[in-house]
Amino acid sequence: MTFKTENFSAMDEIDKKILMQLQLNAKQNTKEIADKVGLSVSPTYERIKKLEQQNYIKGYVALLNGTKIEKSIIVFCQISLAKHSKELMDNFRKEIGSLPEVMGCYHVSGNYDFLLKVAVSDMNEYQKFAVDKLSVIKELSNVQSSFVLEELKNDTVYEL
Amino acid sequence: MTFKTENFSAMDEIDKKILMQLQLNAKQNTKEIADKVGLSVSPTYERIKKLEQQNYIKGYVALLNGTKIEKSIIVFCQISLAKHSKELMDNFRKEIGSLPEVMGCYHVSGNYDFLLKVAVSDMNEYQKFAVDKLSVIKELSNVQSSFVLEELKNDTVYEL
DNA sequence: CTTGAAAAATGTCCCGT
DNA sequence: ACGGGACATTTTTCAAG
Repeated sequence: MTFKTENFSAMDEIDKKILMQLQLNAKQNTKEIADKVGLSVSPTYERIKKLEQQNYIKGYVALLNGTKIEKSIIVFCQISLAKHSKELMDNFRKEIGSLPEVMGCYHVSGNYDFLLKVAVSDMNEYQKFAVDKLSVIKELSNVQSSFVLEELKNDTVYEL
Repeated sequence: MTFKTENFSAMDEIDKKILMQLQLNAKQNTKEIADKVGLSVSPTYERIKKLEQQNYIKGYVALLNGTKIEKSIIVFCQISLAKHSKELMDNFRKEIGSLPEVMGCYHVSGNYDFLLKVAVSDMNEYQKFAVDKLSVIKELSNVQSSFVLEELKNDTVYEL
């Protein structure tokens, strides 16, 4: 009888380099990535497939220019709930998930409960969002909005 | 003499559908996208190239799983500056740009000046970030941290 | 716009080391 | 695991309706 081989294979430095390259530019072909990490095409290809299967990669997407597509207004909303029951949380989760204006939603510790990142095309749209979509959510006790004057950084790249 | 033809070609509904598909999954081939937007491959291909050239698309990237790569701690930092001179702002901009932990930085209106989204692997790393990297920035008058308990939504997809 | 074709580039997989 | 090479798919360009 032998011991089972561990199926748990941790990322090594080469995997990290591959992921970094894919984070920076997913349109690179396997050869380009292979050259940058110092391997040939085959092992690079296999590693990428493995990283995908192991769910290191959520997906491959195109990032759009907010300015070009008329989503120049970004607002952060600090939201406080009146109650904190599980049903309320689940309901809030569901409501937020269905709002396309909401690009980020975080349950946070501190002086308020949720932080929302909202992207809209103009003030009129924001007003409609705040009045018709946000404020209709039950048990919402307080909303404080901060308008973004300038986006200095908006990165999808994690340090590895 | 004739009037010049406008080189300004606005996006139509098909372009929006294409961009939406690319936002959702950039790994789709042209045929798949063509089917979804109701065109054949050739014009779909041409439209994508045109949208890229016209800078509608910032880039194509792989999105990683924060949990799988040991970046489970997300913190939002509300930062107030003591002064608001142009030099100070420019310096702050530069400093922030060089910090890989900072995934988002927004100059905002309201009770504080900047909102930072920071991703780190553990509390020790956060402490090092806060003490060695953030607090050393001159003229920083106040930092208030909100730790993310749960990420309900983190989307790169703009509504179109 | 559509269809279809063709060449070039890439992705994908098998095999020998 | 890696590297090379063969094969499949896709990208990219083009012509004709």
